[in-house]
Amino acid sequence: MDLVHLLRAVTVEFDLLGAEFAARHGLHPTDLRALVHLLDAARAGETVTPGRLGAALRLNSAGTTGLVDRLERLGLVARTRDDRDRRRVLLTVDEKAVGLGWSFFGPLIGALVGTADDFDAAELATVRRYLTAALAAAAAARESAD
Amino acid sequence: MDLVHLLRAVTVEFDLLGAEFAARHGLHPTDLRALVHLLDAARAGETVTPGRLGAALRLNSAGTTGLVDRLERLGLVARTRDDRDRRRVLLTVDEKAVGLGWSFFGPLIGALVGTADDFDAAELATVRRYLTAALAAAAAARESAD
DNA sequence: ACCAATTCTCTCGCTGAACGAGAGAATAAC
DNA sequence: GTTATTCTCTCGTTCAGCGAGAGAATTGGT
Repeated sequence: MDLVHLLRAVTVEFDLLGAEFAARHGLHPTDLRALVHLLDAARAGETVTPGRLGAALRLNSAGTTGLVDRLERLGLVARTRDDRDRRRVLLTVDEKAVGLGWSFFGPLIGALVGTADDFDAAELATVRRYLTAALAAAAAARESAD
Repeated sequence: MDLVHLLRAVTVEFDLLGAEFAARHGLHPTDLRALVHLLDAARAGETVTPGRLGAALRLNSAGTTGLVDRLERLGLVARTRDDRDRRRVLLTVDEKAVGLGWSFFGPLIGALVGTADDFDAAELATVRRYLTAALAAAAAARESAD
């Protein structure tokens, strides 16, 4: 149960890290979350439209347009019409965005990989199992609270 | 290293949970973070001033005043002059705020305690050790990035 | 004692992210 | 071919947070 507070402390620390990174690169917390989402989708080979992005970030359509405008102005994403359904706009991430993502996660990954040396494979598996369960628990708490 | 993504997924889920909780109670993400900070401080027996709160949340003095105004209007905190240093204002949390905090963490704790049953004491200790290390790693990444 | 420097909090004016409502364009359904 | 649906974007508005600085209280130097 103090694991809850520990988890929360970790989320707070991650948030602060993200917020400072965002501020240093002239973007907002929302922009960074959008970037992460876009990179995740790109890695999974999925195409992202403004609509999907806005839904993932719980944004209004107007707010989504503004967000994409900002990202486009920064040269991080590009809008292209979908030829199969020409109502849609597809968002493609630029190389610049990938680099920016790595410069954010790089130091964090480096620091975390260093700590992982102190754990053997079985222990890491335990941690993974716990985090997976915690993820499901948080999602469940979100479901039941509506 | 995929633990990084897992951790990030957990933080995202926690954030979404917090954001939805906040929206449902008519407060902003910042307000919730402030509430959590105030409750933590109260539990630790520390006194909080607007200045400290603003620093913890990376807020401007003007923004902090606005934040405290909102919380006060909602009846969650009260301002009282410090008699020992009368430049200061002390923030005290109302019972209402404690209840609100519990109604936020309650379901989450419940869901997480349920998952903890699948782990023995040694495994939980491992998880705790890992999260503590991750917390330190994130803090270190934040340090080195400035 | 007094004047300056420091430490808090708050006010004022402003920028900009996000909202609600709705328009515009393309596709799907009948 | 007409209507309904599904996307995206525009317009006007609201409000959190910023920068600058004013207003009180305290501390320190002389």
